[in-house]
Amino acid sequence: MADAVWIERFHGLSSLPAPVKAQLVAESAVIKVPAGKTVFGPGAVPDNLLFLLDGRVRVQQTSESGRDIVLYRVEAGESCVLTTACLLAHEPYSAEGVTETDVTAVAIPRGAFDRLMASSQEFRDFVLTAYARRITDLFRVIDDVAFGRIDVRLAGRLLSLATDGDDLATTHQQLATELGTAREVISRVLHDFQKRGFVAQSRGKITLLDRDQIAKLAESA
Amino acid sequence: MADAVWIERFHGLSSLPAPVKAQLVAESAVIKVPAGKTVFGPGAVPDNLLFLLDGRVRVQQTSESGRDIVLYRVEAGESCVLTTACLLAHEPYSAEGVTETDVTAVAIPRGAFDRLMASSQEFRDFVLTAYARRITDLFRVIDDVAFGRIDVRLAGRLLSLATDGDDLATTHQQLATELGTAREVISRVLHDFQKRGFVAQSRGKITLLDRDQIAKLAESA
DNA sequence: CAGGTTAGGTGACAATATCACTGAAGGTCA
DNA sequence: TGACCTTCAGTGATATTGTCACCTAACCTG
Repeated sequence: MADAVWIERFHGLSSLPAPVKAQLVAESAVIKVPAGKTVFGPGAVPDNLLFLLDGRVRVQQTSESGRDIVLYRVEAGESCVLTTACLLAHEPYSAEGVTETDVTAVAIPRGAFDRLMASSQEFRDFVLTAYARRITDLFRVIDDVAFGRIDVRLAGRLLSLATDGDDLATTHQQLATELGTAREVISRVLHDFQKRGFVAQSRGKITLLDRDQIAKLAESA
Repeated sequence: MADAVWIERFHGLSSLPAPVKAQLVAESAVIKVPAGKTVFGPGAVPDNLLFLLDGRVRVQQTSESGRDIVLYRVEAGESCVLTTACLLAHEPYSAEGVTETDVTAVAIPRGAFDRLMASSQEFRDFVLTAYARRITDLFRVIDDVAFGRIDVRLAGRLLSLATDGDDLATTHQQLATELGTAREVISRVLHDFQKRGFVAQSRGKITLLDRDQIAKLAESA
């Protein structure tokens, strides 16, 4: 049944011509992936375009020195276009995608993707818009990493990670990966946040105590 | 006459079906821009896809604090796809493109772009490949900024900027913009390079004295 | 050549990263 | 239960990079 309705989830796709819709649904497979799996990366190359129906995928990069940085997240209703472009172009690709939750996705094979690009203005717009969003994400990352203060960035990230409730199950190392910095730096900044009453900490858990103050700090870009 | 031959310049495009080629050439305009002009940016929004026939465009981003960083360069034979995607998607777009040399380009209007995307597998591949290249460029920038040492990055940039000859007409401030750092930092690193015999400096000019040593430093990623 | 403008140098200090540890919290299993 | 192990977090010392303030030198213009 997901087959029958998933198109409605995606902006633009619902206006596809009926025969195109039918063909697309016929050629696509709905797949499920548990949380914590690497869905693509150096070595694990999909040749499908993935559309997320449910869940979230974190895309991150590992440097030669072994340190990580989170590039962006793909949410339900979005697609993994960047990776796909790199794969189609046979460019060496150093990023990897990891499911953060259980994920349900539609996999569109290369051939169906091509036919859709050829036949549907709406599909082309959808794909290009998806590209644009990712690219602006990347521009933002570059700006933050090059010019942002680490305490400001951490404040912002804590807020965006704690969407349901004020508790956050994460380690200092994971937060360091979020921002592309070192664990010790996160430890020190969080210690400071704690002293200022912004957060409480216990092993593997951070509780936001004063979202207003944290938001205020995050704004002082 | 450029109209007649420019398609041959672009990988993939020469294999377009003849009628598509003819239409594309008919709808496109060859434009010339002198060096040093801002061809797009916040406020100056083109709605054409640009293909560079000759010259080079530098794409850079300005942060809120007023500091700049170079994101990538578009060379002859390449296209400005990223910007186009952002523009098509009406995303706020903070980067700007500046011609570094006199530039000759083909401007493809939105309508012709759409028709080409619909009709030609080769054109789609061309566009997606261009995307992939830019994206890997951006990934590289993120990696460098987040984890790279400034002396290593500067060494690499000096080499890639000094393509014809060992002389480089640039200021410390311009090099700082290349790497997204501060002028003082460049001054100090270059002073160190000078002491080590890597380069000679005079006002507005840097001469590479020992490319081997510079390359060796640049490799120590 | 006087005066203005831009490029570059430098000291002091702040912020962030790295290194080398330390201890603390939680799990496992005899 | 307690010994052991693994992961997580804290911290001092030091290196690198960024910021601020101010200075001097080179070039331009009239």
